[in-house]
Amino acid sequence: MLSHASLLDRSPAVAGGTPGRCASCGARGNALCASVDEAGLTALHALGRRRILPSGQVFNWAGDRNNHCAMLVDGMLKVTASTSDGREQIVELLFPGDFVGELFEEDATLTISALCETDLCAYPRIAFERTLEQHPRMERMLLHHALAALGDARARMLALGRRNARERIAGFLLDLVERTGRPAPGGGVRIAIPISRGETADYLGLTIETVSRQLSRLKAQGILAFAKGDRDCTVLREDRLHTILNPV
Amino acid sequence: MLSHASLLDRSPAVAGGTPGRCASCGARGNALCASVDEAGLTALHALGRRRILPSGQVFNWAGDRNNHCAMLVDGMLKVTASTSDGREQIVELLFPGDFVGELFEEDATLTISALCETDLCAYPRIAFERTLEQHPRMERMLLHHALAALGDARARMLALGRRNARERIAGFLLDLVERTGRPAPGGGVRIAIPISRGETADYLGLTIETVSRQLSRLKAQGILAFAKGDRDCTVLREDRLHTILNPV
DNA sequence: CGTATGGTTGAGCCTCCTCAAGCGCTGTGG
DNA sequence: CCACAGCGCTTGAGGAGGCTCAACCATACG
Repeated sequence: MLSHASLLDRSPAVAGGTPGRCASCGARGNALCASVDEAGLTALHALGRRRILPSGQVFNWAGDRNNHCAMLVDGMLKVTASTSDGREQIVELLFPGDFVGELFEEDATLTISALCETDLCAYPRIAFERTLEQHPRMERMLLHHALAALGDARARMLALGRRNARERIAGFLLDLVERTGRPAPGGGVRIAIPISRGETADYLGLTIETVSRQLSRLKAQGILAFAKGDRDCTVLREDRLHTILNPV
Repeated sequence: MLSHASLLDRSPAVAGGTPGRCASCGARGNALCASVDEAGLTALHALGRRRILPSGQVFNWAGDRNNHCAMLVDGMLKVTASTSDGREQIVELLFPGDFVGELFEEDATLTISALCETDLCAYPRIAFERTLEQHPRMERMLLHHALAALGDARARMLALGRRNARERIAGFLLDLVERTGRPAPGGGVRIAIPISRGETADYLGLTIETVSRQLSRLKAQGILAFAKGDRDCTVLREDRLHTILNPV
């Protein structure tokens, strides 16, 4: 699953061509890097270090100095905000090709950690920002990324502020269908819930128990099918998920 | 309060100097425009139309074509997301100097409306985006703006997903103190809640009644003082608001 | 085999929502 | 000038949705 980059690939950039590590990078196609010209890619390559983060390990703690950012090559990260007494809210989920980190901030306000073994291309934050200044096309891509993330965050604010548990679960499942759904053999759509019940709860602003109960209820109603405790499931009635999410 | 710009200021840009309308613009100091060079400002000026939005009027409806964006010169806007059955969530409040609109989107997903008489400098969206491409410094400013908005949105997601009513109110009041607080004559900090109870509820993901009750409770506890139904109030015990927001 | 982890399910409770009534202010029309 | 409607806000009573606490099950792992 993970690509076979060494932990510290320092192969020198090849002048005039796509640098070796980048050429073989799994994220080359859909990442920020995709629309960067050769010069920009070479500059990035000189800065970047390939790094593998074991499952559960954190990339950066809220409150620590914000020294690094990265491109996510393979795996998954969660970005969490916390209250002082330890309540957690997953503020974003990161997938291959996504930008990782908080730019232009001295100290990190969010904790970023790996949901599974995760492969990323890490840069010193300051140097990355300087490179950005010299490559307007990269800056433009990042602007697009930031605006997309902002749109996402706003949709989630609506869910967290105004939707009940059932609607949040329906919306979450529909997001998964849209992002990773594949037709199931016997009809319906197969999806894999990429995170645990607890993480789903932290993502949707609910508790583990409520998430579990709502999923069970969807199963009892024949809308969703899954083996007990399983993250692989198939959506049998996508239409009914839509009517749950959009009532009246 | 509002500046006296005509509804349609089409005075031609002055080559080599700050265009007349911009020079006298109240937002010139802290807006996107502030860090744009002469050439960029001239380009923007050629595009912009000064426009006054009466209180309550909408700048753009969710679902409509997304033809315009703007710089907020004076007044206040709210940006709302809605469910299909009419529940509303205020997703952002906009103040003078803020950028208004959704870039790079064919159709608007959010409704933007005026909370009071509001003065803005509106641009055709596509033309604005093209101008952006030619002025990397503007693009950089917008990136900063977008990242700041994203940071805000994430803090609000934590509040909406994980904080109770009392904590949300405390956080809201502390935000106002930080943004607009002025020392009160008899001690404490004077603030003006800039929106109605109903809008506060839509902003915090609560109901009008809960907002009202929580404010009354803070008053009864001597933390906050205000006349019945009044939006002007003084925070008597800022420290206690902090301990409400950050328990344990 | 015992423990740990993740998930499900149940019982009871609490916070916040819903519904309703009432207050004070403003603006309007008779 | 007063009556009245409308709006924003407050306050109360009751109910429901989701949280808390707890028990239990299945699987993985040492």
